Amino acid sequence: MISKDKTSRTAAPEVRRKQLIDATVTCISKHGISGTTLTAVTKEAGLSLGLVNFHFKSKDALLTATLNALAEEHRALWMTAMGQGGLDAADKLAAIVNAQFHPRVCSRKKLAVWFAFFGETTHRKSYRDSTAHIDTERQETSARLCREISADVDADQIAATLEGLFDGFWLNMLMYPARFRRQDAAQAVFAYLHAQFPSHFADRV
Amino acid sequence: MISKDKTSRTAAPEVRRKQLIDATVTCISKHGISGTTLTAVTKEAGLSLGLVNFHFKSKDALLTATLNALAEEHRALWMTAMGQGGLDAADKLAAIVNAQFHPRVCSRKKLAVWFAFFGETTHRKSYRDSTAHIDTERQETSARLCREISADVDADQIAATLEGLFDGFWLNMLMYPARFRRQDAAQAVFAYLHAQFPSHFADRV
Amino acid sequence: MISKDKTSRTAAPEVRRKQLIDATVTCISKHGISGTTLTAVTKEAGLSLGLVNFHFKSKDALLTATLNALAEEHRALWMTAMGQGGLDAADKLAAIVNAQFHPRVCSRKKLAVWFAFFGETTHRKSYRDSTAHIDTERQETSARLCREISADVDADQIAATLEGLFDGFWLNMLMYPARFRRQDAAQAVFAYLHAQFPSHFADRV
Amino acid sequence: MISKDKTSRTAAPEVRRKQLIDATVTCISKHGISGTTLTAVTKEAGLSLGLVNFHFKSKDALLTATLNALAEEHRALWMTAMGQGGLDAADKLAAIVNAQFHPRVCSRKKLAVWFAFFGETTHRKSYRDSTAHIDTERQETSARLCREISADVDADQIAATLEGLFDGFWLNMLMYPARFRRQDAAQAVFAYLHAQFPSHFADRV
DNA sequence: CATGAATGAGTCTTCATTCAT
DNA sequence: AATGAATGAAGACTCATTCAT
Repeated sequence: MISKDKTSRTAAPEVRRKQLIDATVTCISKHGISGTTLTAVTKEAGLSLGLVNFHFKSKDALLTATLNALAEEHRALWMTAMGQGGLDAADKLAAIVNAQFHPRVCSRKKLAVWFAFFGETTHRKSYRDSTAHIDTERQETSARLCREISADVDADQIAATLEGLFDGFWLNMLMYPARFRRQDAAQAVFAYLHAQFPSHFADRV
Repeated sequence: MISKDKTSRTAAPEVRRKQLIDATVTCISKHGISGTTLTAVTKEAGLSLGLVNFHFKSKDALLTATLNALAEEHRALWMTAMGQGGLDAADKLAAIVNAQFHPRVCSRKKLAVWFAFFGETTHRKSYRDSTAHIDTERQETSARLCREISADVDADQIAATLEGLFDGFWLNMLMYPARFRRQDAAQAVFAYLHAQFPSHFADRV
Repeated sequence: MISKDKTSRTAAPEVRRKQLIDATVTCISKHGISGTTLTAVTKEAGLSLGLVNFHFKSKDALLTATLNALAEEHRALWMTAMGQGGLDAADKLAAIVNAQFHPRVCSRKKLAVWFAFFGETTHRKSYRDSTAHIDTERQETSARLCREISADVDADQIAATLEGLFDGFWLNMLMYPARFRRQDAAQAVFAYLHAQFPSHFADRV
Repeated sequence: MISKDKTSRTAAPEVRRKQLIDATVTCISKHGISGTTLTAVTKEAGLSLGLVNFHFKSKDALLTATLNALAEEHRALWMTAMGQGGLDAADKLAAIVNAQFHPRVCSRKKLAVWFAFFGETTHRKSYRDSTAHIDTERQETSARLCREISADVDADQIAATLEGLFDGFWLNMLMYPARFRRQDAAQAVFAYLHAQFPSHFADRV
């Protein structure tokens, strides 16, 4: 896409950084991480090649910033939804589930980028750092909510299982979109939760 | 005496192909797909650079062959386990679950390779072809077994959920091995199955 | 004023392209087409290796551009000479002959390059495209001029024979420079023309 | 019992050499010299790769042998035709001309190979050696025959012009077969000779 | 003699990074 | 801040040559 303020030759650093990160997301979703060249990113952003190394220290820094932006966007989504007033624990847990499958986070484009990064995670520890604490925070929050809902469950196992379902459905939605759709995935998660908490989540199944 | 062992200058094509595929698995697990250079693979295998393009048409062919080998190894594992005599439907479903978390398939090394390929799947349709029919076959088998166990369940949803759990636990085992261990993952899956089929899987939880 | 001379780090694209084409001509004349590596070309040009694929899409594009440059240089030579004012048909035909053996076009260096390309022409149709229409144009022009000089000749055969003489003398000048010199070749061609048009070309024999 | 036919695992060296040279001619005509790999040659010949370096010292030796075979075939053709009894000087000269455009020597396939070698001649002196003395011999023979036919001509210029016509028509026949055909080329050469020797070659024009 | 797997130097091409303008 | 030409290291791939069988 072409820069919206094409008239200004200079722009605020934050604006440029966001432009570049958005272009990076698009490029990764189309061509993968190794296929994402700085030339391609800057062309996508409608900017000049040299800008990348001006606003980011290196290509690696751009990729890390992109992953961080993605992770933060996701975190903000469920944190905000959970922070609404008047929600009980089950509602809050449901908010986390729904955020997981929210179109803004769970589009094919975004999923492609997520798994592109996951594929590099093993040998790029820095990528893991971007997601680890956010994942941990969400898992612990889920476990706490489970405990609030009912004291008679293995909250840790449920929270871990939720994490598994989130990522597993994401992957299957990415690879087999015809068989795995957002609605079905969310419904399957609520079916699981309803089985664990028979007096909750009935209306969401 | 002249032997045909690995010290011989020439070897059967199948032997060399396996050597190269094994080295590729090791390289991908260590450095990712883009970091897996032919130089690195051949060095890992103790062979010369030119040999790859002799036994495989291209680097891409090597990668595809590697993914196929991985997929076939996995398929053979659960097919064999399921094919044992005297198993009822629940036993067979359990065999699939256990195969999913079997050390040979579910080592950190193998998981790293799986997700390296998944990360490229979006823009390399050929990779998806290698796994799609195997995944479908497993999911349909699971659904059939669920129907055999009980007619009163949403077998398709359970099978889909199982697929989600398999992949999701795999990813979390890869990224957070301290929090997600093979035993726990299998147990969590059986807990899920026990909730769906209360008169089965009790002893596996 | 901004100087675009060779000492500047960056130069106008056309300047660089010409530099690279000139270096290519030199390399081909010295080492043939298959011996003309990009490393050799860029070293000859005093530029860095990567620059070729920046200014040309590929090595093949560089070679095609080189052939086109050669063909165009040749065409411009006889077109210009023929376009001088006050020339009759025989003078114009003589201009074509003289251009064919002009030092700028007919040096050993250039001839070596021409025949290097001719040697590849059979299996590289694109090379033929570069020369075909120029050759045709020259042959048809010659035929037309022959008809203007005299109506009593087989103008097409003469034009075809001229083409044969041009190329044949070129090849022999390249291979046996001691026996075939520019002056002798031109003179032999004029002797042929004088035999066909007895009342013309007498002073050039 | 050891037989010499193609089914035998071993064959006389001369047979193998000829097989390889023929295959080389075919490969060069199809793919040029740089595209003629030993793998391609041996596949074309239906032989194994290792044989080349057994029967020829190197690829270069194979190419030189191929050029020599071509040159010798050509030489034998006009020498034989010229050696027929009862021929006068003009007949002998005509025999040289006809040999030059004989289908066995002047096929598109052979022409492609000739010019492939000519293209490399500049920087591979060894190739020139293969043709130089044969070309010289033919040119001197032509000159001698011209002198026998008539004392009133510039025999050296005519012989040189003939050489030019031979090579020039060859090249144009290779590049523009539609415009330059064997019959027309031979006829044009005889037209030239008839112009030089008005009382000869009239019936060949 | 014959085979074809193995070797590794050489080539084209890509691309992150630099830097003069 | 911004530009984009220039650089050169690194990687995939080719292929003449070798050599164990």
